[in-house]
Amino acid sequence: MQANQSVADVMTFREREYKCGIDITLAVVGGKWKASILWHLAQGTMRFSDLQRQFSDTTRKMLTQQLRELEEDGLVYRKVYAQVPPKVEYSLTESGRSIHPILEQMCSWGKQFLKESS
Amino acid sequence: MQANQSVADVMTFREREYKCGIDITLAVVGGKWKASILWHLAQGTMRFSDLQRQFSDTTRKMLTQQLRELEEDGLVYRKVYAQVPPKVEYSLTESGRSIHPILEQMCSWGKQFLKESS
DNA sequence: CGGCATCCAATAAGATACTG
DNA sequence: CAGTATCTTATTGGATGCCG
Repeated sequence: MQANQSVADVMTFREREYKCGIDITLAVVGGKWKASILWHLAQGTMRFSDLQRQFSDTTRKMLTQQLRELEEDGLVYRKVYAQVPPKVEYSLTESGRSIHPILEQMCSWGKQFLKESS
Repeated sequence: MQANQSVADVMTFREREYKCGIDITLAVVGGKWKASILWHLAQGTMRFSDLQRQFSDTTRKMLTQQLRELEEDGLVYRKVYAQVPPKVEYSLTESGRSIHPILEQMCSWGKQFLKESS
């Protein structure tokens, strides 16, 4: 891999510039809850209220916000049922599923790291 | 307080609690420059000034700060030469090297993601 | 039920200047 | 050369309340 000298291949994503794919990945899943959301959604489609239960220590607002961004970035699919009371289901898109291997590794690395550093 | 099933294995790192290894990993490499620093250091030992050149768009302060945290977390080794002018070399520890595969995947996922989402 | 708007608190990051 | 100190700004996260 070539140690690219700075400005050569700058990438633009969401109106910001990134010099490396790593930073893009972090921009997508680096939010406080995003990685965990993707992790949980890997189990299958969930309603908003399901997610709320899983993430009982966050607020509706935060969950909504993070889900919106994940949706905008195309990792999560949001299906709204036109009914009262509302029903909204979230699921992973192809892109959302494609990051799962990385999350898996991050999960085990984190645990291992913690074990060794104590 | 409802004991959700997940409360069982809460992990503590740097006085914060994490429910998942993913979040620990993000706590370690999620800083704005940390992942990139680790990525560059994988090329070999570097002096502070080398890193400054690589990260010409950040400040000394930020670089120092991020390096300090990486050092505290045991990912980076800092060797100070007792001389004037000062000479400080940074290199990856075993732990720092162990995260490389993840960074690699993050790098290629990020690029791929960008390609597909445009 | 699911979500938005507003306001506020906590961090993270950056500018700038000084130092051994 | 490789920092530190201080101050300011930007970005995130959170509390709370209203709405269709």
